[in-house]
Amino acid sequence: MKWKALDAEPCSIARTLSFVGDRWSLLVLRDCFLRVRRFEEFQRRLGVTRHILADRLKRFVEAGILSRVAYQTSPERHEYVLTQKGLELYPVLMAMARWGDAWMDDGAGPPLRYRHRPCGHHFTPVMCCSECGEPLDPRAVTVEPGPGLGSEDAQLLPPARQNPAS
Amino acid sequence: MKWKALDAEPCSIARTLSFVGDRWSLLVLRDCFLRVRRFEEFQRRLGVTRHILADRLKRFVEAGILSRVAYQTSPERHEYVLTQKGLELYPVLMAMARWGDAWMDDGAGPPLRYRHRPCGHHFTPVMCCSECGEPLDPRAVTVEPGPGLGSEDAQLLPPARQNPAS
DNA sequence: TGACAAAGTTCCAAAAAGGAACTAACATCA
DNA sequence: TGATGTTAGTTCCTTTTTGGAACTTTGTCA
Repeated sequence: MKWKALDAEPCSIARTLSFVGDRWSLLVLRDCFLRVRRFEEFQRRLGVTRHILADRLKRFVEAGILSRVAYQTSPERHEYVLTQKGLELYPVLMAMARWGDAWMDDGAGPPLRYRHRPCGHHFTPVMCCSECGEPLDPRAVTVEPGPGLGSEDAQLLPPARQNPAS
Repeated sequence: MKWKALDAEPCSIARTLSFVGDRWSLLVLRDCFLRVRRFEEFQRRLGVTRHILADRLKRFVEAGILSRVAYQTSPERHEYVLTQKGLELYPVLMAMARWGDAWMDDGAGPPLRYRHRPCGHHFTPVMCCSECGEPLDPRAVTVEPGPGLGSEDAQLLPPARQNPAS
């Protein structure tokens, strides 16, 4: 399977990976959420090669994840800001931040802490059920075919039981 | 910045990406959550080249994300199962699945649906505040330096305001 | 005029991924 | 006994993607 084929897979994870399936894409998005907006600042902060950065920004703009807006004319300069589509990638980033805090700590504690302004507390992000609000345990979730799964793709489903956990 | 340097960054997202910062890693994990366990089955389902698959499985085992357990002797055969560390990557995958369902739908609807066994409903995963339980809006979250952020890394913080959103 | 800045682009070398065939260690079948 | 099959890899070579550094364009400022 090639890069290009990912967005045609009957799997929302694979389709999402067609945009964020490499480390630079996600680090660029991380910086977007930290309010970085300009080419030079992404480059300075990330240390990414300039043509890779240019490529990723272009792809994000084409995908509607970032929008490229002029902040001055003569010479024209643009900055990159998250669209709604981009903003909704926040849970992906927060899930990674949470896992890194839990499992990649070098002993110094978390590099960043997050405060939820509405309630005022430091928090950790928790993935919850939209219906009952309880935290999700992978062993308590059952996978079922959805309308977007072609009948010939049914082998993508879990083999024996219908339960997606270890 | 090279691959290897990622896990030394003072950023939990970057550290997490040192394991899941490529598409095959995440697709392998997706299949793990769908109860795929054996080399041949990963290979058949993913279409990934065999040596890439072997490499990713080895890295996951070394990282403690998967464990390699024998399921028969003579000849010895092993299968790969998620550890607790691996299971806790579930929110990352679910966040991607959710975003793909919302933004990469080809018109056919979601390929998979998820049912929360404790409450019995189909659901979507929602990232919530651990303290108040409310869904997280990126614009309502403030970032602060944590104990693991060296003073020389303070420039990683948001530039002007302390608010990580667009 | 010369230096500086932002946002890219170009060129070449190095690293990673794709593709296909090959290997090891057994089991089973004719 | 030899041929074939299965699982889990490994090896070799080609193609694609990155990394690194220099260069370009369009304009400002001193």
